[in-house]
Amino acid sequence: MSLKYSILVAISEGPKSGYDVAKQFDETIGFFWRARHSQIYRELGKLKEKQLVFAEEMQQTGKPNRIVFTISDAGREALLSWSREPSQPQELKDDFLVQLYGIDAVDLDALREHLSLRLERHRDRHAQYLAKHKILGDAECLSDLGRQLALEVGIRYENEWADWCTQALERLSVEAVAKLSNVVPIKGSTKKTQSR
Amino acid sequence: MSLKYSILVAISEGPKSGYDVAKQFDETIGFFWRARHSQIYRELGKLKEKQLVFAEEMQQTGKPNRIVFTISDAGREALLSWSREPSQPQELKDDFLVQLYGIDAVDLDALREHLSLRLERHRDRHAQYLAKHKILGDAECLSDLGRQLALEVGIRYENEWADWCTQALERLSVEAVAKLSNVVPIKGSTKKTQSR
DNA sequence: CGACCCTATTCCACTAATGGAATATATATG
DNA sequence: CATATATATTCCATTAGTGGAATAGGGTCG
Repeated sequence: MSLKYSILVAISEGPKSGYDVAKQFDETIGFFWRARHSQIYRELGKLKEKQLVFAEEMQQTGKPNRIVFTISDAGREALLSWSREPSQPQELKDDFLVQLYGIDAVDLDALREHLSLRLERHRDRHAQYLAKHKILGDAECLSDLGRQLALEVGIRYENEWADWCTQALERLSVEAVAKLSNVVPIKGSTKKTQSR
Repeated sequence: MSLKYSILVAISEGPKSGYDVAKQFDETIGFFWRARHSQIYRELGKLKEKQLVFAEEMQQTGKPNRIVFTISDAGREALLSWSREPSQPQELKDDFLVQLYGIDAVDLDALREHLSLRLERHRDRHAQYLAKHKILGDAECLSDLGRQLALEVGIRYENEWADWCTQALERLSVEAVAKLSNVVPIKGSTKKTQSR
């Protein structure tokens, strides 16, 4: 599991508090590995126990003390060996596709509505990734190149989804589906109507 | 959570044992919602308790008795109302992207190797989806259209990933990276070497 | 005949992730 | 002045998912 290492990556850039890490997750790393702050704090505790990070408490008044974490040599080692083990690509896992698969048992109008919602959302996300990508500009150093490439996955991902949604909306439109149904009997199968 | 409904979708096609459902997950539904057999059996138990399915035990000798599940009216209702609630699109969540993001703290050669591995894998998957898609042919009924559309997400997904891997391999090649590093000082920032 | 896969289910220990309540103050916005 | 937002952390109940052991007879392949 990678939350651990995602957090280490964040801290490897420089000392950070749990709050800082959570913020960074919201802004950047979270594009590739979402986590809630409660998860992050818990994980930081474990990292500290395993001495992959050092913790230093900074006195503050008015707010809880700020605990700043710094990566240790062991932590850097852990990151390296993590990066040497092959990781599993993310599997497709989406209710929506299951609903499409079982389209006969499902509310078709609702499906269409959800398609529109998704289309919007994917367009938004696409714009977000694109904006972040633009900031990086021409990638003069390795670090920028890495981030650029990572963002490009996001851009492609959201773009394909948006494109697919558009297509799906057409092919599942009332008119398109009506045409379909009329042709069905060709196959000659005793088509079960789902009435009951 | 949707394992429950994915299983219901499977059973809505006709009575099935846990074993049958597991098989179907391996072959089709699992493309969109992976689950282990242990999960499926557990979930079936819950579905039975909630009376969304009926269970009927078939006597067998030599093997454990086969328990065949049939969807109930309540089960069909549950599917419908599930399909009316909007579902969350899958978030991008991938170690690999985190590694790219933190590329300075990571083993670059290993990264390249893993890229090649992924490329292969995505090409395999792509071929798999494509094969399934071909079988559906021209989608004469709604049900086929749904499945076709679902598979097309898989096709696009794997295709984009494969394409991206190819690009990334080029842009992270030893030569490409060498050129980068030479240009770095332009920005004039005191570039931290990661030596320690 | 041994190795292995197929059918078929149950059970369990474990890890990971969700999601939100609780606590406490400062500053900004309307 | 009320409300919201930002800072900063802790704790916890719950759900979801992993991964494999255990049981047991059947067929297939070399």
